[in-house]
Amino acid sequence: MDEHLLKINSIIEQLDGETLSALEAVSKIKTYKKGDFLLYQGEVCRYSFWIESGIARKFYLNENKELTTELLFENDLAVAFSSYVTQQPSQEFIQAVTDVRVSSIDNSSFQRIKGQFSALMELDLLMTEYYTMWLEKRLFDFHTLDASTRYSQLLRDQPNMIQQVPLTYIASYLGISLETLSRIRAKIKY
Amino acid sequence: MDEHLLKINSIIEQLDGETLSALEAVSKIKTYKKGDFLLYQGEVCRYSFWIESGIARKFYLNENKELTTELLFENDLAVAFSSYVTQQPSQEFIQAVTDVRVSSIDNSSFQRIKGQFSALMELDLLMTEYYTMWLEKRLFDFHTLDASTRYSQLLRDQPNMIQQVPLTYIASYLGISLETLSRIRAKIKY
DNA sequence: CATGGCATTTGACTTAAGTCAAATAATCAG
DNA sequence: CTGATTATTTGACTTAAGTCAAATGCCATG
Repeated sequence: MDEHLLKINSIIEQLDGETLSALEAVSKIKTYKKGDFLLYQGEVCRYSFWIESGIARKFYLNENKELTTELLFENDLAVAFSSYVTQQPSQEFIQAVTDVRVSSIDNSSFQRIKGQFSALMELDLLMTEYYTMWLEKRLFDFHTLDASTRYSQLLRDQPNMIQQVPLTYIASYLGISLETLSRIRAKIKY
Repeated sequence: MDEHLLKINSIIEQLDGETLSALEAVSKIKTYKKGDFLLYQGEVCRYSFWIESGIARKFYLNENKELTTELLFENDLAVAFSSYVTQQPSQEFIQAVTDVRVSSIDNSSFQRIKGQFSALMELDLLMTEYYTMWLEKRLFDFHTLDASTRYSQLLRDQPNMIQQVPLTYIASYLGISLETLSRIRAKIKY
């Protein structure tokens, strides 16, 4: 899976000048303050947001509770996937966890240049594949690991995340209540 | 999401003769008997299996329990996604639930012709997108719905599935124990 | 048409995690 | 600094679903 990231990077590095300038032409830098929304539920996700700096999260509401589906850092791509692909209203919100700086690309523009520059089509596929494998792993983990193990793994794999993101978001990202997370942490702390 | 299927179909219908014959050249019909394995855990998923007839399932083992991740019917595509994409050993098995007839395409051949016929690249992307949206929905359902509601939805959306597939598989597909499923069914039956 | 082998159901009990409420701890604006 | 707001922890209790064991139903075949 990490090799997949290398593959993506190598394609990006090998993009020819023409493709790059086409990309730049449709990209726009935007900034958001902590707490701002990049996308609201019910809105169509017309942009993909490439995070230049800061942290963002995707979440949805279920019975007045927020469920964080993804936490995004520098060089991650923030999109409400289904909405972006179908151009139907999004179930998910995208919100800035810290101040955030993104490079955003409008969907229709990207569709257009994707047809002209085949490297972009390939890139789109590779990035979608990466997200899909990430989703598969997430589903797998929810089925096979208990709350405590999921937390330990996160601690091991993304130790930075726990420091930079409030526990409420971590808890809902792990699919557990804040209280349960707190208890897990109490046990694990030596 | 259903419109996405239409899009996929329309692309397939519009494939030009050259592309089609390239596809046919790399496709091979295979048949499996009920219970046979199309793919074993630990094996690399070198083929994608387009189901012509019959039912297949994907599952993995966790603590000696099978967890069914997907049930596949006519015109579905059976692949152990992560393994297929990375060409690394698969966590998942693919097994024939009934006698099955598939059209299989070898990964490396497909990669090759994908580079030559851009419609295939697009098709690959669209089908991956479809699977990704399906996965997102599955994850969403696991988080927001209890076992009973998940079953009712399945009953509503794929009533045929319940008739044609043993309850053990249905239960593990729903992420619940066989006993729980049985109790849910006892309640729902009027 | 009996019988052994699956598939499904039922019962009794356990458990991981949730909920609601309250207590601390940390942070931040004035 | 200091009070207020927000974040985290702790406690007591509930609950959905799991587990283990046993009973029943359902065929398929010899």
